Amino acid sequence: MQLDPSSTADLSAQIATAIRDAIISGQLIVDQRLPSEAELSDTFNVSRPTVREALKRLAAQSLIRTQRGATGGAFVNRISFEEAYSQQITTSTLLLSMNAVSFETALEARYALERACAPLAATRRTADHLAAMRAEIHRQGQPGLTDEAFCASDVAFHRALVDAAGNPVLSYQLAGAVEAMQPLMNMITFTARDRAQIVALHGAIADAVEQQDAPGTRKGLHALEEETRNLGRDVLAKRAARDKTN
Amino acid sequence: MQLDPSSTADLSAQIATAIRDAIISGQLIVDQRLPSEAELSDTFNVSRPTVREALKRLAAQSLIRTQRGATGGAFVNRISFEEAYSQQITTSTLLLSMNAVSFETALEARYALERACAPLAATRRTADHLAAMRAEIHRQGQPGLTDEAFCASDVAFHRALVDAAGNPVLSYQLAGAVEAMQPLMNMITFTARDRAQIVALHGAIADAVEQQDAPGTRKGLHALEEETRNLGRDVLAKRAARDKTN
DNA sequence: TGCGAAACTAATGTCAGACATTTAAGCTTC
DNA sequence: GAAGCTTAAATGTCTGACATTAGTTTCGCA
Repeated sequence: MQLDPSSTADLSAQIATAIRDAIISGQLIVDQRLPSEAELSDTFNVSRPTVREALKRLAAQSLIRTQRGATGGAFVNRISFEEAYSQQITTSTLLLSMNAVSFETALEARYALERACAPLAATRRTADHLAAMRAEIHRQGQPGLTDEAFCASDVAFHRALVDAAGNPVLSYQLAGAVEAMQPLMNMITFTARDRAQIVALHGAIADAVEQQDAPGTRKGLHALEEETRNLGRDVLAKRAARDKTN
Repeated sequence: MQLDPSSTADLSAQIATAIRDAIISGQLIVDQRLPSEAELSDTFNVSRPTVREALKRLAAQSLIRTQRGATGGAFVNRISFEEAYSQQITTSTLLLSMNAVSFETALEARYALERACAPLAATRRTADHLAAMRAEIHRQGQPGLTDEAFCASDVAFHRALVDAAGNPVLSYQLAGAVEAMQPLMNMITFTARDRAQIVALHGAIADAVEQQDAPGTRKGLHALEEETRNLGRDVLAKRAARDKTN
């Protein structure tokens, strides 16, 4: 591991890159201990604070973890799916909000991906997945639920559907698409009629999954996408009209 | 922004979380300047190195950028799709390699997602996308190409297909699934016959996309998935046999 | 001899203060 | 008015120290 002396970037960034490359290339393997901060500062000819900044960068990406104490140090971290999920959700959410991605674009992406899970979900769903979906449907039908709670339950329903596909890679990739929609969905005010319609569509999807009916699941998702798109369109139209009068 | 005194976590981690929350919640908006390091260390009652470690954590996630000089400082960064792509690819690649995800699982996820793009790609593809796909197909047919270069070109072909869907959110989500497969694909040795078959399938897919034939595109991807799965299975079987004799 | 407590040690976590470097803005001079 | 100089404010880096944590070893006592 060595640095490029011609680079103008921060030393801590260069060091972080060097170590990251070593991890990616397999020179450093999972659970292996990195040299101590003092040793690293010797190796790279920089001070300990600089090394520490580099290590914090890597820790922020869950590439390493640190332990204090006599046998402590920095260790290459095995990135778990759980950690990767939450990182992905944060990034996706910010990506959408900061780049003013339209409701339509996000919706299209989300349902395109979700329909990709449909055949697998219909084939592999277990009783647990079905129970989770039914539980969320039940919750969504309860009166007095806030719009935010309704959206959160909607997300939980869809996550259960995705997880039913039984492919952790798929679940990981979709976590971002599904969860990042939530802030956009939260802009919508759901009437009782809207909710009833969505609950009915969720029910139809759950039925199709239970019967291992892949085309039916796809159709249900299509219908739900249409319904949601119309809701979003209405909200945007009303907002535009209001902005015009003001 | 305040810290929880009861927390046992690193101060720099707590500070990073506090600032991150402020960004996510919208208290800090894009391009807004954070207080200087000296001011932050006053606010949080910590030293400047500790503040700096916190800022480096945020910088590692592209949440902030820093500028030196008189009007410099840390600014809330607008996460671009480009940055998010590369982060996602790194995370996905490590996730797969560190968790020993099987070739079959990754392959299934990748093609399920890619087929989700097929209808959109067939509808919206531009001349540029078609040209990119054709160029990669041509490259794949050239003799003397290393297996690695062949895989890289394969990835480029699939990225062009995904981008043809014209949905940046979709492209972002799929970047991980497509690129993370490359290390797994690199384990395969492609015979001339294998390559010819793959090139033919790529050609069929490009034709279907050109003719805006969505079902044809899906079928082509299905065939390609089958072909790739068989190749992977062969490699694994041979490897298992070899390991047995040794 | 066995075991518990105390001391030791090596590592990360935090702090204080200093200097180096960069960059923009203001000032000065021609 | 424009070019160059000066200044100021910020980040980048270094040195050295102390605090805290958690294994490890050692010592003393029953």
